[in-house]
Amino acid sequence: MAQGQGWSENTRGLLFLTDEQLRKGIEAMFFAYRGFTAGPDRILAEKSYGRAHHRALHFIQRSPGTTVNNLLATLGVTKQSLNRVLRTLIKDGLVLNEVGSRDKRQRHLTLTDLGTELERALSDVQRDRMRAAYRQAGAESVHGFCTVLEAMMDPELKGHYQQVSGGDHK
Amino acid sequence: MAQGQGWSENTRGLLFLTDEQLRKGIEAMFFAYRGFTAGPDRILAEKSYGRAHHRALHFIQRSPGTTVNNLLATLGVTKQSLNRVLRTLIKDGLVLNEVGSRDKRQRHLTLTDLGTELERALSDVQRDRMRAAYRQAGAESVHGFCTVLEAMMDPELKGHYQQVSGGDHK
DNA sequence: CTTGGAATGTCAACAACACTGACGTATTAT
DNA sequence: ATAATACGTCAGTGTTGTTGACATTCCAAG
Repeated sequence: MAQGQGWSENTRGLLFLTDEQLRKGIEAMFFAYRGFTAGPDRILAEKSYGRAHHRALHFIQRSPGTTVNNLLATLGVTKQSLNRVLRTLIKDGLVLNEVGSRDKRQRHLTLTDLGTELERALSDVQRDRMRAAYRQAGAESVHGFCTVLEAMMDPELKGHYQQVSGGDHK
Repeated sequence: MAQGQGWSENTRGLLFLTDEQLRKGIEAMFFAYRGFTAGPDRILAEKSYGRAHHRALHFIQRSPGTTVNNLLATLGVTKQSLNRVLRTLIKDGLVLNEVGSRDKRQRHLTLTDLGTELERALSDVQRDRMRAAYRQAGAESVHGFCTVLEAMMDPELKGHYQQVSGGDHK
């Protein structure tokens, strides 16, 4: 079913890409991102949270005990914007805010059980969607997908992107 | 450089994916989409337009003479939201709004020269970024990239996604 | 020909989420 | 002691999305 795209046919080895083909890639990103966020958005709307809350929960889950400044750099928003979101998450008991032991100016952020639960629910629907897409596309496509995505990131943002462990090749 | 991701190593043939690997894919989408929109955003900010204007220009360019209802379905927003954007684009002379000849209720939207110019500038930086990512990732990765993206779209949205012509396989 | 519905445009109000700028308060580093 | 860092907050603004209501124009069917 994934035929008719003309990628490999036109690009085998040479990688010659027309503007038209690149436009399709751009459009694919747009539509795919919509599908990608649709599931979590539905759950978030019920609890009157938004995407910003999801992102905060995700990255706190990823690195428990992270500081506000770390999160700020990762998310690429202003502290006022992050603080608005973080305040409600802390007030609602989803996120813990603990004064640092080494540096008491810092606040370490962790998910509570309730926060872990919501983050799990959100990432579950997103992982299901991604797993389905991966299955449909096949293993080789998955590798290519991630390679292109990584190449598309801003170089200075790549540092925030935690590489897959890849433990089996060292 | 694209090694160390553990995709093909773990998934060769079997496509077994851990939650952790799926999480990385989710994160990759987040960071890549940031990079993907960064270029246009800079240009748009100068002209005090936003992403919504870019999306409208893109899809009018893609199908010149499209109607408001078509655009509405493609973009997935309310008519009020689209109209606000469309109004400024028409007022600024980037978009033409012509009464339909067959059905006079419809308005056909096309880009003016000025609109074409801005759309070109916006898609240029985006295509440059995508071309660079493709070059870096290689031809096979490009195919996989598009296959996964397409599989990730909502089924009902896939109709709006214009397949690549693929003229060389018919 | 009248009536219903489709396509479009607009007004008002509201919410999420981003921004800037300014200010305050601990706490650490020099 | 003083400067810089980490964090929080207040106030204002802008873009983009939403609902709900209403008007206009035009096509189509009874």
